[in-house]
Parts: sequence; structure tokens; C-alpha cells
Amino acid sequence: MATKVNIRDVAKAAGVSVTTVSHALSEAHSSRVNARTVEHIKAVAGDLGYAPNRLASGLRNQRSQILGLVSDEITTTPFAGAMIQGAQDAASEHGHLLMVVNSGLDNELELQEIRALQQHQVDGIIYARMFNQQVSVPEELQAVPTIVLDATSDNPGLSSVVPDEFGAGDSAAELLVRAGHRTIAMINNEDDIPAAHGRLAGFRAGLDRHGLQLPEEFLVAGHPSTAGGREAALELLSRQERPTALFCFNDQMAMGAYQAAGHLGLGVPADVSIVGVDNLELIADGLWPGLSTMALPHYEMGRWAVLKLLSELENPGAPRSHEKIPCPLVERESVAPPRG
Amino acid sequence: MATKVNIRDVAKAAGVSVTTVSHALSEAHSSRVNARTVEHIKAVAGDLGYAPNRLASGLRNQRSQILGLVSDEITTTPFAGAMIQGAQDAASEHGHLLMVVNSGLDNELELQEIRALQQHQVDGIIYARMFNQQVSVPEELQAVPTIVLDATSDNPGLSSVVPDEFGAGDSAAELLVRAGHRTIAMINNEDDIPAAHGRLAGFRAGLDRHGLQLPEEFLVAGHPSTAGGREAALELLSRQERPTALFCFNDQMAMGAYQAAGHLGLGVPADVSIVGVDNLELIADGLWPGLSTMALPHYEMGRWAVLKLLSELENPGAPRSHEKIPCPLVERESVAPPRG
DNA sequence: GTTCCTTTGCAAAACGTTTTGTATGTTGCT
DNA sequence: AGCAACATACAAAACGTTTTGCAAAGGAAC
Repeated sequence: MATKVNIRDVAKAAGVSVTTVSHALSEAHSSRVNARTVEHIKAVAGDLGYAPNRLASGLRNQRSQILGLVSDEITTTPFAGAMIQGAQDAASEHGHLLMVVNSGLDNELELQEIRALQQHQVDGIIYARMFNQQVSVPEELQAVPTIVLDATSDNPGLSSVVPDEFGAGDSAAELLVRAGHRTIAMINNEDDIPAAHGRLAGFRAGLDRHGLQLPEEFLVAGHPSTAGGREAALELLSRQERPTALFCFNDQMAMGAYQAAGHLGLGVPADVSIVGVDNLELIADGLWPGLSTMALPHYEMGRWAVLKLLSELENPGAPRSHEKIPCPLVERESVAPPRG
Repeated sequence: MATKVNIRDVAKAAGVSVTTVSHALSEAHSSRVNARTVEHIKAVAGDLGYAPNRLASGLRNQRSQILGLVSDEITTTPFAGAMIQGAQDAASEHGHLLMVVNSGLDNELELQEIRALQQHQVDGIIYARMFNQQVSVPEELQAVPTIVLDATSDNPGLSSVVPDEFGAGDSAAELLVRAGHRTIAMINNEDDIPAAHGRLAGFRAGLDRHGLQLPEEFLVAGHPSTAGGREAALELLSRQERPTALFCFNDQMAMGAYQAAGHLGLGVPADVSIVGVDNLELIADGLWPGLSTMALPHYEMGRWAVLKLLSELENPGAPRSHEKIPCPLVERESVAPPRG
């Protein structure tokens, strides 16, 4: 902790006043000091290894240059990293730092964490969920500009960003129909959440565009896990009239579908084509053959949230917006034309 | 941003001086003010919704109550969440906040991020990697107390924490031998990293304890991915004299081993028992049957790092330590006695 | 009634910045 | 020469805390 050097030390070493150093170093005010002096001061500051104390400048400017990210449990989800990194990259590109706080599902704790963030004078807050859902944002956040990430708020005054679930379903349909499939089933998530509804609606729309439909009996729902997908797929693929392709709510269910196919002696994609959603590298890349899937744009959503937050900070009057980010198709080897 | 209330407002409202408010609120100095006055001040502060400005107190105290966490790419790894949450939980329990920064593999960027952290006057830094490795910590960190997380430093002056790789291998051997296996193979990671060496050594030690050995031809190495595990397992399981159990470097390779077994018409665990390392829920829980595996203690390591950092902050003279955290066995259904 | 504690409270300085207002030259114009 | 205009640099106040040192008041001991 070699005795930190402060602006006063720089001033002394450069033989000018503190004011002049501050002006020289502040992009905006450097016009108030002679160009040669600026050079000199910068040189001295560099030699001394001067780094401004952001606590002090934050105090003075009422601007901490810190953004808070509060999320529910990041432990259990593999998406967390991408979302945080997207947010952190964007923050860092704009000279901000990210304080991450997560409270599991404990509301009391969440409030505490939010208060801690506010005591540290964060300039704004990203209120994030680990899967797309409707949330009602704690009142405490009214005090600070806030963006809702991977969720929509009941309060329309808050900007938010979610994946384009509809588009994901639509693209999946497009992919399978293009490959020549006509009898396609969907294994959906049984939970009553936007992702389930959105992906289904999009899937139907995609089929419809090609004059196809999703018959009632080809829509099954289960627990959004490997086991849930496996059970649903076992049932579907054991039928007399079995589908030639499966659109699965997520990659985990798709993994279950692979297991079901294997169990029934069906080859992927020779006997059944499979499409997932999420692009969990671990699964999509690990399955054999690789799983074609719609990537959830967690990184991009994290970025978007921070950029939007910064822009609302700049310009508090800016209109709120509710963004849907597309879910690009990542093609691997799980889709092929149907047999015959 | 309803005009924040500061200590002066509280003082005015309570009819006392700012000093008295500060003392009343400061656990340590509250003895300097009448108990009844303390009550009164606390009540007033509560009513007004007073929350101290940590920027100001940090400036005054030379203690920001912020810890920095710098890591390499957290996007690509599913462990990041647990590590961050462990660290954040521990920090929050002790009144600190965590600033997370990640720089991918770009050293220049990493330095920039570290400097940003230091400008914000973080009290200490956790230097984290996403898999156990030897690192040399950037010089900039000398300025601030630092703990190395999931890595060991070439600088013994820094405390560090890693998983007990040796123990993981040992326990895996124990598990398989106990189940009755005698011809066991290991599919190791071909990379020259501590995890590969440690798990192998531990595995050998575990076998040795029971009078068994790992013959050269039963030790194969591959790329630490599903494909790598699959190839290695295909080769091993196609042999005339095939092993009855496989210890895989990680869960991804174990997933590949399942695929190989399935491809060869072998049942898990009926024909071959399989053990992994990592306890990636996504995989270990998703495989069918569930994969028994040694859990990597990311959450605990994150906690340990923060607790150790805080203790070194309290007591700068404290001896450094180099911790190994055990990797507990998580039993599922992939191990059974060998046939016959 | 003086002295000496003890209790209670306050004023002021400090942490490291940024910015406003002002002072001192210097130049250019009439 | 006189005056405006400008360039350059500085002093001081402010941001919201914490803590040291001091003062006033009350009580106890002699």
C-alpha cells in the first residue's frame, strides 16, 4: 500500500496548484490551462503513478460510476456468467464498474442488498432474473434509475429486455419445415411462463406460414428437465404414428429426447430430428450428434441493459423501451430430412 | 431520487449536533452519548429513512467496504456462478460488497480493470481463475491485499485456495473398489494441469490402499470434452479385456463415456460403472442413469477466499495459507458392482 | 465553597476530489 | 495611454462522513 499519491502530490511535483492539475486532467476543462502545462502535468502524474480516488470524485460529483446488478440465484444457472459478462463489458467500456449482488429467493435479503447498493451510491441498478418472467420490482428501486433484465416489470415505467421467445419458436418451425418435416411435435414446459407461451405461439406461427399446424396430440408438456423431456419423448416416439421431428422447450429436454430416441432404437437425426432452445454449450455441444438449438442471447441482454441504463442516466427524460432480443439459430447435426 | 437525507438532516430533526448523531449511530462510540438520546436519534433516523453515504465514510475512513473479484472468462464456464455467489454471500455477511470484473484472456484489459478497481479504493482483491492452475499475479496487485482463488500463485506471499484434487481421485478409487471393481481405467485430461496430475495421483493412491494398481494401458488421456471422453471410452470399452469401471477426469468426459457405452450396447452401470468429477448438475443430473461424481467446491472456495481476505484485512500480519477444499462425493446411479 | 471528575455535547479538521469565482498578467485595439 | 478582452492560474467552498479535542454543566468529595 505504498502511500498513495494524491492530486496534491502531483500539484507539488509539477509546481502548480491543485486546481490546475484537476483542470489539466479533466478532458472537459483542459482548455482552461496552457497546452504545454497540460503535457507537463500529465507527465508528472504518470511518473508518480497518480490515480484519482473515485470515492472522492464520486462524493464531489454525486456520481459514483458504479452500477448495481441484483439477480436471483446465479448459482444454479449456467446463463449467469454470460449475462454478467455482457453487463460488465458494457459498463467497463463506459468507465463504470459493476457491483453484483444476489439474494437467492429471499425477499428480505434482497431488500438489504439493494439498500447496501444504494448506500454505495450506485448510479443505477439492473434488476435481473435468471429466466424470463414477470416481476414486480421492489419499491426501494424507485430511488434510482433501473432496468429490468430477462424479465418484464408490472411497472411500465421501467425499461426491460427479454429474449424474443416468439421468434425462437418461429425459427425452429422454419428450420424443421425447410428440412422437409410435416409431422412435428413440440415438447413444451408445463410451467405458466412467458417462454412457454412465446415459444409455442412462435412455433405455431412458423408452421402456419407453411400451411401446417400443430395438432393437439402433438403438443405435450413436462417438467423442463432432462427427465421431463425424456418422458415426453418416450411417449411421443412410441406412438403408432410418430412425429419425425421434435421441438423441445430447452436443451435439457432435448437431451432427454435423445435418451428416449436411443432407448427406442431410433437414430438422431436419421429417424427423428431434434431442436432445442438455449444453446447450453455443455449440452448442445456434448450431445452426439450435436444439437441444433436457438441460442438465448444472455450476453447481449446484459449489454443492452447496461447501455440503456447509461443512456437513461445521461438523459433522464429518454423514453423507456421494452426490447426483445433475437435468438439466433446455432446449427449442429440434429436436424436432417425425414426418412423416405 | 427524492432528495437524499443526510446526517445533517437527522441532526436538525433530532435537535442535536451532527457529531452526536454520528456517535449515536456508531456502535463503537455510542457510549459517548446518553442512552435515551441514542434511542431518540435512531428513531428519527429511521423515520427520515436515513442511510449513510458510504462514499463519504469510505473517504473519511480509508475503507471502502468493497472487495474486487477479478476473473478470467466467466462466460464459458458453468462454475462461475457458484464461485461468485460464495464470495458475494461471505462479503455481504460482513458488510462488504463485491465488484466483479472479468477480462477474458486479455492481459492488457485485465490490468485496466485492476486499476479501475483500485481507483475505487477496493479494500482487497480476489484473483480468480475458472479452473485450477498456476498463475503469476500481476504486479499491480501488490498494492492491495490479495487472495488467489482456484489457482496457486508463484508468489507464496499470497494465500490461495484450490480444490483437493488428490482427494477427489482418492475418493473415486475408494468408491469403485468398494463396489467390487478390480479392473478400472482412468480417462484423464491430456492437459498438463494440476487437476490432471492431482486426480491421477489420488486415484492411484486410493487403488494402492486396496492393493490394486492402474496399469499403463488402463490410463488414457484425451481432450477434456464430451468428444474426448467418448473417443477414449470407445477405445477402452472395445478391448478384449475391458475395464468394468471408468474414472473420468470430468463430467463432460463421463458424458462421452455414456455415449460410448450406449454405442457399444453396454449398460451403465450394469456393464460398466462410471464416475466423474465436477458435479455439473446439468450433466450429472441429466444423464440417464444419474452420474456419481465428485463435486468441485466452487461455492465454498469463493466463501473461503473472501473470509480469508477479510481476516487478512483485519490483521495484516496474519500468516498466509494455502487451502485445499475437499470434493465431496455426490452419489447417483452410475456405479454398481461388476457383473458376475 | 473550592476542587476534581464525569457526563454530555459541540466545533472543527480531515479524507481527495471538482468547480466557481477571482486575481494577475498579457495582448490588441482605439 | 487607456481600456477591453483574453489567457492563465489560484484560493476556497463543497460533497457527507468520522473523530479529536475541548467546553459546559452537574455531582461528589473534601
